[in-house]
Amino acid sequence: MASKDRIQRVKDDTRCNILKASLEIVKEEGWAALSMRKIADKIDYTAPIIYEYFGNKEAILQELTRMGFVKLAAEMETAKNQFTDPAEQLEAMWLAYWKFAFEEKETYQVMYGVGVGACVNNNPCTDMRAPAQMLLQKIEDLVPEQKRTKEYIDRRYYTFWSVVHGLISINMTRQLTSEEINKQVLKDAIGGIINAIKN
Amino acid sequence: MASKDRIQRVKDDTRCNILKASLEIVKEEGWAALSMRKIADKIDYTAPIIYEYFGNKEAILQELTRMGFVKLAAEMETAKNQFTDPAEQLEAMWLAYWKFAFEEKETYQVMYGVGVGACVNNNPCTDMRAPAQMLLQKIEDLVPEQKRTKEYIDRRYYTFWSVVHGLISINMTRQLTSEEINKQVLKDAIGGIINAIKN
DNA sequence: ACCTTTGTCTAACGCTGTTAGATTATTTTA
DNA sequence: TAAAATAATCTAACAGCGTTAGACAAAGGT
Repeated sequence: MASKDRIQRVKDDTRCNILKASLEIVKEEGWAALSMRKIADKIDYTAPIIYEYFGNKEAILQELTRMGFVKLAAEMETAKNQFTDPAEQLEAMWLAYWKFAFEEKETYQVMYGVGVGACVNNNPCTDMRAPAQMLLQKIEDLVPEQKRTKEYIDRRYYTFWSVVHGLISINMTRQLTSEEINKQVLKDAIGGIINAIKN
Repeated sequence: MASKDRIQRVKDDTRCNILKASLEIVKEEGWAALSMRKIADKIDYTAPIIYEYFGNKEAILQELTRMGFVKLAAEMETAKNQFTDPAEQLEAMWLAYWKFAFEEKETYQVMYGVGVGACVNNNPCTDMRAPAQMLLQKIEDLVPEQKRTKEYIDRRYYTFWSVVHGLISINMTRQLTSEEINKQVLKDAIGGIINAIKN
């Protein structure tokens, strides 16, 4: 029966609609306002239906998180591919990370638990590791051979990540800070660390 | 009537007990588990009593946040006073900041909204600015006179803050990262930035 | 002793996530 | 096509949440 396929397609569709509706609500009213009943309203169902597609509310957040990491990895990939010089590639990847954080603000928030009481990354699947993996790889390309140990690369990665994520989360929770200072700090930090790595 | 004083003292006492009970609950079960009824249970009252002391739940978080900033500032002050060299003082202050973040983990979380859906800093009172003020002052002492503009100092401050806060919040939301790498990244970053400032 | 003020509690409202059971619609079988 | 089985969806409810209104009791002042 081909109808099985059609039914499955409809099911996938509402599953997707649940995720889409959730993200819409969050973008309009913030994470605190997201509720099962509101999601159900938006897809013209009642709340219990959602449990046919997701075990609980946390599972929805988890899936949005996973999708966020996939999208982030993709955007970092295309940013990387616009350059050939490894240093330029690394910088482009971090700038893409920065851009993603503000263009997909709510997604970034749940991915890294900034200003939202969730951050369900206790079971970090492969998708969630992809961005880190890409950055670690490119850093490895940049460090001189004699220093190329796992610990050294890790240390460099965490330094990058800390300053970028720190700046992002400071911007998200406090509204101050001029756009000017942000870009300056970001460029300075990325440039500085890349220089430190190469030597 | 001296009884007025006694009554006021008792009132202050339960106000303090509410805050203390809240922090206990949060330290035992996390921010998500904090509820008005649970607080009331712990101080042997019913929930509505709390509203005699705090306008709402958010006001409790706000007060805990304020107290956190006061304590942080105090610990940074004593750390600073153990040195005379400005560079050493600045480093000591950041290390005190780091220490505070993990010794008072839950307080830090609500102060900066890491992994908790609150972060009520839309009305930043004087107490909340104290730590930043101290750091900005010490950075100003360190930058050469010809560069001593507000923007430059701000930029340096945000660079510091980003890397330290970023490393802290990464540690709080993900459990990975060895203690070793943390200390290394922290020391590297602080030392590096201080050097950059002095020249 | 009365009246007023203050402290405290009970009961309720509307919201939340989640589950069980009934109900309707669809598909399969006879 | 009629009956039986399965799937889809809903209603109602539970326990918990923040918060408020109103009742009740204790204390104070007169």
